[in-house]
Amino acid sequence: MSLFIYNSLSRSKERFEPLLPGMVSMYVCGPTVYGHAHLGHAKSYVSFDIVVRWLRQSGYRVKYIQNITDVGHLTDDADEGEDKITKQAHLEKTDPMEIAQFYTRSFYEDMDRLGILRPNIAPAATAHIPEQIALVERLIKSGHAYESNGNVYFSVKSFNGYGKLSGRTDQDALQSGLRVDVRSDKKELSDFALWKKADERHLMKWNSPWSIGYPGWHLECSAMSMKYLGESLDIHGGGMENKFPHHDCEIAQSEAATGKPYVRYWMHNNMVTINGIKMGKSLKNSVNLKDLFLEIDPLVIRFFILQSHYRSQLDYSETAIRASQTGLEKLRETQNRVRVQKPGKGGFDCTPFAHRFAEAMDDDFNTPVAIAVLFELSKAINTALDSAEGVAENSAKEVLAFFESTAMRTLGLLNHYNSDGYTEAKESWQKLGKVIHILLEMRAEARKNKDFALSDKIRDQLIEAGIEIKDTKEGVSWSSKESS
RNA sequence: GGCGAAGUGGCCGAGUGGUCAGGCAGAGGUCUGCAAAACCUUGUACAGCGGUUCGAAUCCGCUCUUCGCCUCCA
Repeated sequence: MSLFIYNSLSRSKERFEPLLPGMVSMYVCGPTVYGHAHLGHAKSYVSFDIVVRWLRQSGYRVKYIQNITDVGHLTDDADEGEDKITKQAHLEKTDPMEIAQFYTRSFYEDMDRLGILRPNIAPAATAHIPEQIALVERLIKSGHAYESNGNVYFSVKSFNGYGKLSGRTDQDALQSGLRVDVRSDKKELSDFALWKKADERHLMKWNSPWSIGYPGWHLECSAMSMKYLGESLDIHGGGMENKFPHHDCEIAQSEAATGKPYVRYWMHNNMVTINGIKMGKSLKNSVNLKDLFLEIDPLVIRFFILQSHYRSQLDYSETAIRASQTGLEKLRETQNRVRVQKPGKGGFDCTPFAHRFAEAMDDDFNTPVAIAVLFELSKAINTALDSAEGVAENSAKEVLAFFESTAMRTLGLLNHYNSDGYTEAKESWQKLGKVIHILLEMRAEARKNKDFALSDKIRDQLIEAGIEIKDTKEGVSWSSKESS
């Protein structure tokens, strides 16, 4: 069995083979930190978290880079427009660095709650200005870029194949009907900025050979990905809306500089929509994660996202999220039930399920199908537990191991402790378990005496405390309800 | 206008030629002191019209509709 990844560049599924055996270099476009993260960020970073997790589960050593864009990109690519981070700094009456730091922390808070593993390196654009300048110099030297009035532009005509990712290869057609703005310093309209001269009011600016200014908005990803991963990377991911111009520009400037293929597998996740319309900050329809977490368990959101494919649009609605909540509940119940089961005699074979799970993940990370396999296993093991023979201890352990490797390690569901926090959490969990056990024994006693008033009171008050109990064939099971 | 996706049962959402996706919701049943859970049973789905084929949700053509990108965006 081998992994197939849909490569946006070739528009087809390709067998995945990293450049170096056993090692995967991976770069994903990170957020611009000028506001709290929304559901769209969640979809993107959950999607690539799955990629990283599955590659690691498959035995690869993955070096995962995700940048933080903390230099304000302009609101457009022309010579005018505002720097978004500076704009936010004005709004909040502080300076850009504080904005960037504040929203970076906010971003990781939210991503942590979604069970997203932190990248190995999270380089900030402002910390890599020298690398960006060096790349620009390299491009000027090789004739792919030109300086003009303190600005530096990439000459699109100098690079054969510009637009090959998005399919926008005919630059003359793109420009037809447009006239080169006489005030622009560009030679061609489709040329894009590598370095911009800053005006007086600009707060974030650096020295360079051309002017006191700031880097163009495509430059950081090329500079930082190549610094940490080399001139050819295995996987580059990002949102679909970044295919053009961002990723096409990245390809052009990187390949023009190195003469080597920049990225071997391009991956793009699709958008979150609300009522069929793309969610976006500028559209004012974005669902803030911090607000959503007040109502919904973050792992339910993760589950909701994974129930559709990363290349499909995901339409957000209250009812859809609630359906996911109930569904995830069901898987949790099953796992719990297997945990507390009374050993029986029947066997249970996980291997067909494990095969199908791996098959789904190997098929371009088809998480909806992988989750369907979990539900099918859930049904099968429940049926086995309901049967007269029950399930033998060994088999139950296998099922739990299966859940651990699939639902927990690969999909990051059913538990949101990271590896550091896990042991500690486990200990307090065990303590809680002992306390609940005492209460459950008291309740069992009451039930034996047909004192249902008392037994129901214990059950009701436990629910109020966030502990739900169920009388199953195997005895009483309990589970912690998320504070949703 | 150019480039690119997509239209699946009440809702969400997989599926690329022939056997079942899966979840949620609904209906009936089993179990249970009650509750919850679980299990069983239950659905004439594939935008429309043509075509290819022994056979199409799946391939081809046309039509309609929706969405993304072409300014920043996960």
